[in-house]
Order: sequence, then structure tokens, then C-alpha cells
Amino acid sequence: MSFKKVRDAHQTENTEDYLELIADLLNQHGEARIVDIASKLDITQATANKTVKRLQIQGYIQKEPYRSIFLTVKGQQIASQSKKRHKIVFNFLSNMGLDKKTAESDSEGIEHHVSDRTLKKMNKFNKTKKF
Amino acid sequence: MSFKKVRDAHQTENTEDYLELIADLLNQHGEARIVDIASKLDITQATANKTVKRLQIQGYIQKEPYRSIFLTVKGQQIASQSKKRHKIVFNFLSNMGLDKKTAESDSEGIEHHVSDRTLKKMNKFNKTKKF
DNA sequence: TAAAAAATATAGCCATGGCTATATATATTA
DNA sequence: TAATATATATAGCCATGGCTATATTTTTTA
Repeated sequence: MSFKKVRDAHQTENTEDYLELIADLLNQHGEARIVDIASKLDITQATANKTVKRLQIQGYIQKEPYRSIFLTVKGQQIASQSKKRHKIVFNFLSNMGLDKKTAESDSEGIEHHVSDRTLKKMNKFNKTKKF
Repeated sequence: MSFKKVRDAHQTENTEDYLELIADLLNQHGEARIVDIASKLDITQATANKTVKRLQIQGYIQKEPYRSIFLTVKGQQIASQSKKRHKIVFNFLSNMGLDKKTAESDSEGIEHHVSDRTLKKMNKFNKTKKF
């Protein structure tokens, strides 16, 4: 058993969720604000603010006080990788015959725990409908 | 998006891992000790001890100081449900054509994030090789 | 433009789950 | 049985990510 991997995944999980969401907000509204993050993630603005500060310190985000949020190159890389994984898992669950809502909800949790090997299998299935 | 669900899953995730592991140890060796848990989960004994204490307080575990660990009925229920889910996910990944190691490793992370609906689909596939 | 509303920031609290170092109890073995 | 080794327990540290309450700043609107 390799629970260590699962624990490592957890450490990056919240980071990935934030960066993916911020990228989406930037794409959709040209702007990513604390208040939007809090609302989307269903947490308080204080919590969102705190985590954004951590992400900034860790070099994923660029931001001025009281201003909206931008991704650094490092942040953009994580966001796009994350998005890619998310899409594959979501499509896979959809192709399994699951409804959109379930596929969306489950893929959010699963995307962070899928190895590259498994991801490749899923992707192949998405394209060929065969394993 | 329902990140709340994912967060809730996380809260129970460690609990489920412990209870599942303790059940396995009890079945395989008739005994579950701190030292075995620590070794299997790749954490220090101090950390294992701390979490075991929490599980005891929360009513999943029964234990005397310096003695080995037993599951309460509540703990057994969680453990067996968890085990069931784990098996379905592991078999599903195996049936997808993934090697044992990958299937084992990925299923550990995924099992806590799979809805009942998705689990049913996986189970059906395991039995019929069709979705 | 001044007042009100909204957004952001900060402080301080809690639980969890890591860790090391150290103490204590139990088991093994010389 | 006494010494040693092993297992368990405790204390105290850290980071994370929740929360509420309370500033402070920015934006909106009257």
C-alpha cells in the first residue's frame, strides 16, 4: 500500500482546485476575485483570502492588496494540467453512462487521485470506447 | 460544483483508511497494533497513536492503554462498507486493464470519492464487462 | 460628494494530521 | 530475575483549512 501518495495528493489537491477555478474565472470573466472563489467553493471569504495568500507566497498567484488575482506561469501550468486531467475523468465518467451531475461531482474528487497510467486508459476509452 | 462533498469525503477519508486497515490486521493477525498501523501507513507511531485516540473518542475503536485495538460495531460497519467500495474500485481498475500495483494504488485514493451511483456502474461493469 | 454597500484583509479561534523528543510500560532475552 | 529491546504514550511543535468577528478599503448609489 502506498498511502503516502494519497497524502501527497491531498496536499496539492486544494491548490489545484483553486488554480483551476481561478483560471476558469479569468477565462470567463476576465477577472478572479476572492468573493467569486468563496462563492464557488462554498467557503467564507476569510478562508478564501487566507488560501490565496498562501498560494501567493508559494508563487502560484500574483496579486496586489484589494485587487483581483492573476496566475503566475507556475500557477498557469498547474491549472492547465489540472484542467486536462479533470476533463478526461469527467468525459470518462460520462462515457460510462453517468449523468452530467454525478460525472461532474465525482470527477472533482477523483481527478486528484488518478495516476498517469490510469488517465491514459481513460483517455483511450474516451476516444475508442474500448479499453 | 459541489466541493463541499469533496471536503466532507476528506474528513472521513483518514478515518476510513484506519478502520479498514485495522479490520484487515484483525483478520490477518488476530491483532491490530499501533506499530503495525504506523508501518502500513508509513507514518510515525506517535501520529498513529494520536489518530487512534481520536477514533476511540469518536466511538469507532475500543482500546485499553498499552493494549491492542478493537473495532466497535460502529467501527466495523464503516470498515466493511469501506472495504466493499475499495474492492469494487480495485476490480474495476483491474478490469480496465491496469496492472495490480496501479489498480491498488489508485483505488486507495479514488474509493473515497466515488458516489453510490458511480459505484453501481463500476460493479455492473465488473460483472458483465459492459456499462 | 457623502453615505451606504460590498469586497478585502486581519486576528484569533478550532480540529486535523504530520513531525521529533522524551517518558513510561510491556516483552524478550541474557 | 535483571537488563535490554520494543511498543505505547505524551508533550510540544508546525502547516493547513475551516470558522466568526472586526477592521479597512474600494465601489456603488443616493
